[in-house]
Amino acid sequence: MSSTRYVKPTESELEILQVLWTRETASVREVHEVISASKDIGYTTTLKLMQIMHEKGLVKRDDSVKTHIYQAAVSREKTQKHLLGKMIDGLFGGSSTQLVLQALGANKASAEELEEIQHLLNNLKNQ
Amino acid sequence: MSSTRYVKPTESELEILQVLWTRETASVREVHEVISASKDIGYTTTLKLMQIMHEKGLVKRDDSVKTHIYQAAVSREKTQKHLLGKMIDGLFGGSSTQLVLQALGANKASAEELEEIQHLLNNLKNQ
DNA sequence: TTGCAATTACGAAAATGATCGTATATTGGG
DNA sequence: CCCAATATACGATCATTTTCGTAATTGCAA
Repeated sequence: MSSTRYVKPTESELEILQVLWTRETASVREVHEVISASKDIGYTTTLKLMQIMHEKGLVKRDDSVKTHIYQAAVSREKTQKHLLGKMIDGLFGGSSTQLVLQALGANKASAEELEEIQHLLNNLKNQ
Repeated sequence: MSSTRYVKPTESELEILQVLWTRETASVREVHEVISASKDIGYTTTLKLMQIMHEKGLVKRDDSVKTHIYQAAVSREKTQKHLLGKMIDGLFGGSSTQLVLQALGANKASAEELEEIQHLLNNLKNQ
Protein backbone atom coordinates (compact mmCIF):
# COMPACT_ATOMS: atom_id res chain seq x y z
CA MET A 1 0.00 0.00 0.00
CA SER A 2 2.94 2.32 -0.27
CA SER A 3 2.99 2.41 -4.02
CA THR A 4 3.53 5.74 -5.65
CA ARG A 5 2.06 6.46 -9.04
CA TYR A 6 3.87 4.89 -11.95
CA VAL A 7 6.31 7.24 -13.59
CA LYS A 8 7.06 6.64 -17.20
CA PRO A 9 10.76 7.05 -17.85
CA THR A 10 11.73 9.20 -20.79
CA GLU A 11 14.02 7.80 -23.43
CA SER A 12 17.14 9.27 -21.89
CA GLU A 13 16.11 8.04 -18.49
CA LEU A 14 15.65 4.59 -19.91
CA GLU A 15 19.22 4.61 -21.12
CA ILE A 16 20.37 5.33 -17.62
CA LEU A 17 18.13 2.68 -16.11
CA GLN A 18 19.60 0.24 -18.60
CA VAL A 19 23.02 0.84 -17.10
CA LEU A 20 21.80 0.63 -13.53
CA TRP A 21 19.92 -2.57 -14.20
CA THR A 22 23.04 -4.30 -15.48
CA ARG A 23 25.46 -2.79 -13.01
CA GLU A 24 23.25 -2.84 -9.94
CA THR A 25 24.90 0.29 -8.54
CA ALA A 26 26.92 3.01 -10.19
CA SER A 27 28.14 6.56 -9.76
CA VAL A 28 27.20 9.30 -12.15
CA ARG A 29 30.67 9.08 -13.61
CA GLU A 30 30.31 5.39 -14.30
CA VAL A 31 26.91 5.76 -15.88
CA HIS A 32 28.18 8.64 -17.92
CA GLU A 33 31.13 6.65 -19.15
CA VAL A 34 28.86 3.96 -20.52
CA ILE A 35 26.43 6.33 -22.13
CA SER A 36 28.95 8.72 -23.58
CA ALA A 37 30.61 5.80 -25.31
CA SER A 38 27.83 5.73 -27.85
CA LYS A 39 26.59 9.28 -27.67
CA ASP A 40 28.11 12.73 -27.53
CA ILE A 41 26.91 14.14 -24.28
CA GLY A 42 28.25 16.26 -21.43
CA TYR A 43 28.85 15.00 -17.93
CA THR A 44 26.55 17.49 -16.26
CA THR A 45 23.76 16.41 -18.55
CA THR A 46 23.97 12.89 -17.25
CA LEU A 47 24.22 14.23 -13.73
CA LYS A 48 21.16 16.41 -14.12
CA LEU A 49 19.17 13.58 -15.59
CA MET A 50 20.02 11.35 -12.68
CA GLN A 51 19.09 14.08 -10.22
CA ILE A 52 15.74 14.48 -11.90
CA MET A 53 15.26 10.72 -11.86
CA HIS A 54 15.94 10.83 -8.17
CA GLU A 55 13.23 13.43 -7.66
CA LYS A 56 10.85 11.32 -9.67
CA GLY A 57 11.69 8.27 -7.63
CA LEU A 58 13.13 6.34 -10.54
CA VAL A 59 16.44 5.86 -8.77
CA LYS A 60 17.67 5.66 -5.22
CA ARG A 61 21.00 6.99 -4.08
CA ASP A 62 23.44 6.86 -1.27
CA ASP A 63 24.66 10.41 -0.76
CA SER A 64 26.48 9.76 2.47
CA VAL A 65 29.67 9.66 0.49
CA LYS A 66 31.06 12.34 -1.73
CA THR A 67 30.54 10.40 -4.90
CA HIS A 68 26.88 9.49 -4.75
CA ILE A 69 26.02 5.93 -5.56
CA TYR A 70 22.90 5.34 -7.55
CA GLN A 71 20.66 2.36 -7.97
CA ALA A 72 17.47 1.77 -9.92
CA ALA A 73 14.33 2.20 -7.85
CA VAL A 74 12.07 0.60 -10.43
CA SER A 75 12.49 -2.96 -11.55
CA ARG A 76 13.41 -3.88 -15.04
CA GLU A 77 10.49 -6.27 -15.28
CA LYS A 78 7.86 -3.86 -14.10
CA THR A 79 9.12 -1.29 -16.53
CA GLN A 80 9.20 -3.81 -19.34
CA LYS A 81 5.69 -4.94 -18.56
CA HIS A 82 4.39 -1.41 -18.49
CA LEU A 83 5.93 -0.22 -21.70
CA LEU A 84 5.16 -3.46 -23.43
CA GLY A 85 1.51 -3.13 -22.48
CA LYS A 86 1.47 0.37 -23.80
CA MET A 87 2.94 -0.76 -27.07
CA ILE A 88 0.51 -3.64 -27.40
CA ASP A 89 -2.41 -1.31 -26.93
CA GLY A 90 -1.06 1.50 -29.01
CA LEU A 91 0.50 -0.37 -31.89
CA PHE A 92 -0.90 -3.87 -31.99
CA GLY A 93 -4.56 -3.23 -31.41
CA GLY A 94 -4.39 -4.73 -27.95
CA SER A 95 -3.29 -8.12 -29.21
CA SER A 96 -0.21 -9.42 -27.49
CA THR A 97 -0.31 -12.33 -29.90
CA GLN A 98 0.20 -10.00 -32.82
CA LEU A 99 3.19 -8.58 -31.10
CA VAL A 100 4.59 -12.01 -30.36
CA LEU A 101 4.16 -13.12 -33.94
CA GLN A 102 5.83 -10.01 -35.20
CA ALA A 103 8.71 -10.35 -32.76
CA LEU A 104 9.22 -14.01 -33.50
CA GLY A 105 8.81 -13.56 -37.21
CA ALA A 106 11.39 -10.87 -37.59
CA ASN A 107 13.92 -12.97 -35.83
CA LYS A 108 16.77 -15.20 -35.18
CA ALA A 109 16.14 -16.96 -31.90
CA SER A 110 18.38 -19.85 -31.03
CA ALA A 111 17.11 -23.42 -30.67
CA GLU A 112 17.37 -23.10 -26.92
CA GLU A 113 15.35 -19.97 -26.90
CA LEU A 114 12.70 -21.54 -29.07
CA GLU A 115 12.52 -24.37 -26.56
CA GLU A 116 12.07 -21.91 -23.78
CA ILE A 117 9.19 -20.34 -25.59
CA GLN A 118 7.79 -23.80 -26.31
CA HIS A 119 7.78 -24.61 -22.63
CA LEU A 120 5.92 -21.49 -21.74
CA LEU A 121 3.51 -22.16 -24.56
CA ASN A 122 2.83 -25.65 -23.25
CA ASN A 123 2.09 -24.26 -19.83
CA LEU A 124 -0.34 -21.77 -21.25
CA LYS A 125 -2.09 -24.45 -23.25
CA ASN A 126 -2.61 -26.69 -20.21
CA GLN A 127 -4.72 -24.45 -18.14
CA MET B 1 16.94 4.03 -53.60
CA SER B 2 14.42 6.76 -52.97
CA SER B 3 13.89 5.97 -49.34
CA THR B 4 13.80 8.90 -47.02
CA ARG B 5 15.14 8.57 -43.51
CA TYR B 6 12.87 6.83 -41.06
CA VAL B 7 10.80 9.22 -39.03
CA LYS B 8 9.73 8.06 -35.63
CA PRO B 9 6.12 9.01 -34.99
CA THR B 10 5.40 10.70 -31.70
CA GLU B 11 2.74 9.28 -29.43
CA SER B 12 0.04 11.58 -30.72
CA GLU B 13 1.00 10.86 -34.28
CA LEU B 14 0.75 7.19 -33.59
CA GLU B 15 -2.84 7.66 -32.49
CA ILE B 16 -3.61 9.25 -35.80
CA LEU B 17 -1.80 6.57 -37.76
CA GLN B 18 -3.87 4.02 -35.85
CA VAL B 19 -6.99 5.55 -37.30
CA LEU B 20 -5.60 5.81 -40.80
CA TRP B 21 -4.41 2.22 -40.75
CA THR B 22 -7.86 0.94 -39.95
CA ARG B 23 -9.78 3.34 -42.14
CA GLU B 24 -7.42 3.45 -45.10
CA THR B 25 -8.37 7.04 -45.87
CA ALA B 26 -9.95 9.74 -43.77
CA SER B 27 -10.46 13.46 -43.49
CA VAL B 28 -9.18 15.46 -40.56
CA ARG B 29 -12.74 15.65 -39.30
CA GLU B 30 -13.10 11.87 -39.35
CA VAL B 31 -9.82 11.28 -37.62
CA HIS B 32 -10.68 13.90 -35.09
CA GLU B 33 -14.02 12.31 -34.38
CA VAL B 34 -12.37 9.02 -33.50
CA ILE B 35 -9.66 10.53 -31.38
CA SER B 36 -11.79 13.03 -29.55
CA ALA B 37 -14.07 10.21 -28.49
CA SER B 38 -11.52 9.11 -25.95
CA LYS B 39 -9.64 12.31 -25.36
CA ASP B 40 -10.48 15.93 -24.84
CA ILE B 41 -8.82 17.69 -27.71
CA GLY B 42 -9.57 20.54 -30.10
CA TYR B 43 -10.17 20.13 -33.80
CA THR B 44 -7.34 22.40 -34.84
CA THR B 45 -4.96 20.40 -32.73
CA THR B 46 -5.71 17.30 -34.74
CA LEU B 47 -5.47 19.34 -37.91
CA LYS B 48 -2.11 20.77 -36.96
CA LEU B 49 -0.77 17.37 -36.05
CA MET B 50 -1.81 15.95 -39.38
CA GLN B 51 -0.24 18.87 -41.21
CA ILE B 52 3.00 18.25 -39.38
CA MET B 53 2.78 14.58 -40.19
CA HIS B 54 2.38 15.52 -43.81
CA GLU B 55 5.54 17.61 -43.70
CA LYS B 56 7.37 14.73 -42.11
CA GLY B 57 6.11 12.35 -44.74
CA LEU B 58 4.15 10.20 -42.34
CA VAL B 59 0.93 10.71 -44.27
CA LYS B 60 -0.06 11.46 -47.83
CA ARG B 61 -3.00 13.61 -48.76
CA ASP B 62 -5.22 14.52 -51.61
CA ASP B 63 -5.71 18.26 -51.40
CA SER B 64 -7.40 18.64 -54.75
CA VAL B 65 -10.68 18.77 -52.94
CA LYS B 66 -11.74 21.17 -50.25
CA THR B 67 -11.78 18.57 -47.54
CA HIS B 68 -8.35 17.02 -47.76
CA ILE B 69 -8.21 13.27 -47.68
CA TYR B 70 -5.40 11.72 -45.75
CA GLN B 71 -3.79 8.33 -45.89
CA ALA B 72 -0.92 6.76 -43.99
CA ALA B 73 2.38 6.97 -45.85
CA VAL B 74 4.11 4.48 -43.59
CA SER B 75 2.91 0.93 -43.21
CA ARG B 76 1.64 -0.44 -39.97
CA GLU B 77 4.03 -3.38 -40.16
CA LYS B 78 7.13 -1.36 -40.86
CA THR B 79 6.28 0.92 -37.99
CA GLN B 80 5.60 -1.99 -35.69
CA LYS B 81 8.83 -3.63 -36.67
CA HIS B 82 10.80 -0.48 -36.12
CA LEU B 83 9.42 0.40 -32.74
CA LEU B 84 9.50 -3.18 -31.62
CA GLY B 85 13.16 -3.41 -32.57
CA LYS B 86 13.87 -0.27 -30.65
CA MET B 87 12.13 -1.66 -27.61
CA ILE B 88 13.94 -4.98 -27.84
CA ASP B 89 17.28 -3.23 -28.00
CA GLY B 90 16.51 -0.62 -25.42
CA LEU B 91 14.56 -2.58 -22.89
CA PHE B 92 15.22 -6.26 -23.42
CA GLY B 93 18.95 -6.25 -23.96
CA GLY B 94 18.51 -7.11 -27.61
CA SER B 95 16.74 -10.39 -26.92
CA SER B 96 13.47 -10.73 -28.76
CA THR B 97 12.94 -13.96 -26.88
CA GLN B 98 12.87 -12.11 -23.61
CA LEU B 99 10.24 -9.83 -25.00
CA VAL B 100 8.19 -12.74 -26.27
CA LEU B 101 8.34 -14.50 -22.93
CA GLN B 102 7.32 -11.36 -21.15
CA ALA B 103 4.47 -10.69 -23.54
CA LEU B 104 3.19 -14.24 -23.41
CA GLY B 105 3.64 -14.51 -19.69
CA ALA B 106 1.65 -11.45 -18.82
CA ASN B 107 -1.23 -12.65 -20.84
CA LYS B 108 -4.47 -14.14 -21.78
CA ALA B 109 -4.15 -15.37 -25.32
CA SER B 110 -6.94 -17.55 -26.62
CA ALA B 111 -6.45 -21.18 -27.60
CA GLU B 112 -6.57 -20.21 -31.24
CA GLU B 113 -3.92 -17.61 -30.77
CA LEU B 114 -1.72 -20.03 -28.94
CA GLU B 115 -2.09 -22.39 -31.88
CA GLU B 116 -1.08 -19.66 -34.22
CA ILE B 117 2.02 -19.04 -32.23
CA GLN B 118 2.66 -22.78 -32.11
CA HIS B 119 2.57 -22.96 -35.88
CA LEU B 120 5.06 -20.19 -36.28
CA LEU B 121 7.21 -21.79 -33.65
CA ASN B 122 7.19 -25.09 -35.51
CA ASN B 123 8.25 -23.34 -38.67
CA LEU B 124 11.12 -21.68 -36.90
CA LYS B 125 12.24 -24.98 -35.40
CA ASN B 126 12.33 -26.75 -38.76
CA GLN B 127 14.89 -24.69 -40.48
C1' DT C 1 45.89 22.93 6.90
C1' DT C 2 45.26 24.29 2.46
C1' DG C 3 44.52 23.99 -2.36
C1' DC C 4 43.23 21.31 -6.17
C1' DA C 5 40.66 18.05 -8.67
C1' DA C 6 36.42 15.98 -8.80
C1' DT C 7 31.70 16.21 -7.64
C1' DT C 8 27.18 18.06 -6.91
C1' DA C 9 23.71 21.86 -7.18
C1' DC C 10 21.27 24.94 -9.72
C1' DG C 11 19.43 27.89 -13.12
C1' DA C 12 18.39 28.67 -17.53
C1' DA C 13 18.67 28.05 -22.60
C1' DA C 14 17.56 25.11 -26.51
C1' DA C 15 14.80 21.60 -28.64
C1' DT C 16 10.74 19.16 -29.21
C1' DG C 17 5.91 18.20 -28.80
C1' DA C 18 1.08 19.47 -27.92
C1' DT C 19 -2.38 22.79 -27.89
C1' DC C 20 -5.32 26.32 -29.48
C1' DG C 21 -6.92 31.05 -31.25
C1' DT C 22 -7.57 33.59 -35.07
C1' DA C 23 -7.15 34.67 -39.89
C1' DT C 24 -7.86 33.12 -44.44
C1' DA C 25 -9.79 30.29 -48.05
C1' DT C 26 -13.32 27.41 -50.28
C1' DT C 27 -17.68 25.77 -51.83
C1' DG C 28 -22.29 24.33 -52.18
C1' DG C 29 -27.02 25.86 -51.35
C1' DG C 30 -30.21 29.51 -51.68
C1' DC D 1 -23.81 35.34 -57.41
C1' DC D 2 -23.21 35.58 -52.53
C1' DC D 3 -22.61 34.08 -47.92
C1' DA D 4 -22.65 30.99 -44.10
C1' DA D 5 -20.62 26.91 -42.81
C1' DT D 6 -16.74 24.28 -42.92
C1' DA D 7 -11.87 23.72 -43.82
C1' DT D 8 -7.13 24.93 -43.86
C1' DA D 9 -3.08 27.88 -42.65
C1' DC D 10 -0.33 29.84 -39.41
C1' DG D 11 1.63 31.82 -35.50
C1' DA D 12 1.98 31.77 -30.64
C1' DT D 13 1.87 29.72 -26.14
C1' DC D 14 2.65 26.14 -22.89
C1' DA D 15 4.72 21.87 -21.19
C1' DT D 16 8.23 18.64 -21.14
C1' DT D 17 12.73 17.00 -22.10
C1' DT D 18 17.47 17.61 -23.04
C1' DT D 19 21.37 20.20 -22.68
C1' DC D 20 25.06 22.72 -20.54
C1' DG D 21 27.51 26.61 -18.05
C1' DT D 22 28.81 28.12 -13.76
C1' DA D 23 28.89 28.22 -8.83
C1' DA D 24 29.31 25.83 -4.60
C1' DT D 25 30.98 21.85 -2.10
C1' DT D 26 33.92 18.14 -0.70
C1' DG D 27 37.72 15.30 0.47
C1' DC D 28 42.30 14.05 -0.09
C1' DA D 29 47.24 14.77 -1.11
C1' DA D 30 51.01 17.41 -0.28
